[in-house]
Amino acid sequence: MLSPQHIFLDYLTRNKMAATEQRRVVLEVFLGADGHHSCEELYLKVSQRDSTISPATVYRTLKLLSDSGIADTLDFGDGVTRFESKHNKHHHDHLVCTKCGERIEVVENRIEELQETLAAKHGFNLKRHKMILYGICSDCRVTMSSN
Amino acid sequence: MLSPQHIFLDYLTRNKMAATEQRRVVLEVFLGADGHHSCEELYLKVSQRDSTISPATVYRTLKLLSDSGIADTLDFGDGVTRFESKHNKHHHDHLVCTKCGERIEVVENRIEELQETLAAKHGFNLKRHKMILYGICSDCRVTMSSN
DNA sequence: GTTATTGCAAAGGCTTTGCATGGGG
DNA sequence: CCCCATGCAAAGCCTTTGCAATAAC
Repeated sequence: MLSPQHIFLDYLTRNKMAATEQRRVVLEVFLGADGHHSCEELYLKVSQRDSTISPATVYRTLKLLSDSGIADTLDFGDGVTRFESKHNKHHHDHLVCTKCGERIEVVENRIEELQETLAAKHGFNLKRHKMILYGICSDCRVTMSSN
Repeated sequence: MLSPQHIFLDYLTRNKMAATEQRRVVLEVFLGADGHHSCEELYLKVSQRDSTISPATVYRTLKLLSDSGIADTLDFGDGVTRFESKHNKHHHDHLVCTKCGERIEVVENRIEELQETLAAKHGFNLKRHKMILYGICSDCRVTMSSN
């Protein structure tokens, strides 16, 4: 499998775009940051490495990462777009505690299979999906009942 | 099962809120509009019935509908929040064609069960979930291959 | 009458964009 | 050298909020 760096360079070349230092920094920061980060969070990390890079460039580059298939965008419904690497790890869905905000990555192969089947039943060729489960984690259930 | 109107009135009373004409109109328009509508779309429909009702009131009331459990909020990732009735119809997920935008409502009970099990396995008490499947519909596959 | 609600317009928060300058191919 | 990319700041977009006027209870 090709490295994200390679994929990104390829993408830039194919689209007659320049491999600038800024884009390299954003990519490296993005790959180094595990989890799901907002544009702003990533901008802050980028700033630490090169404070001259502007928020606009980070936004623009993250869009490129998404377009080139390196990043996935996530929406947890709090008004910010989050970005997550598709190359460091395999696909997973999310389990979110609506009380404390804890997020767990989950996978259930039987669900994935059923999704495929379900889409096919409607004539769809499934490309991807987003599944977020919202609930209350065990810690929060304890806290709530003790109040 | 109680009617949405009843539930809403109850909710208002319990929270010492007033049952105003504006809130009634927004609720009726919301219930009458099938599918998933944005605040703005609903505001336009509300305007037709009473042009003096402001967008702010529609936004505020839709939030109340969501809080009171009558409405579900949806995010298809296009920057607008959509609202959908939970009372006219039962739960369903969405299958979206990324080519033409067609949206189909789907349910797969085995997936629902597995979601429940999956959440429980992580100690979560599942409250709700969002699942969106993205793919290409059969019509679009035909169109694409003929180009 | 008292308190919540409304309409208006302004502010907010995140994201995008126009433009002149600077760097890549 | 030409063109794309950048930084900056301003604009956009959806949504929320402060406030004085108004309506509900």
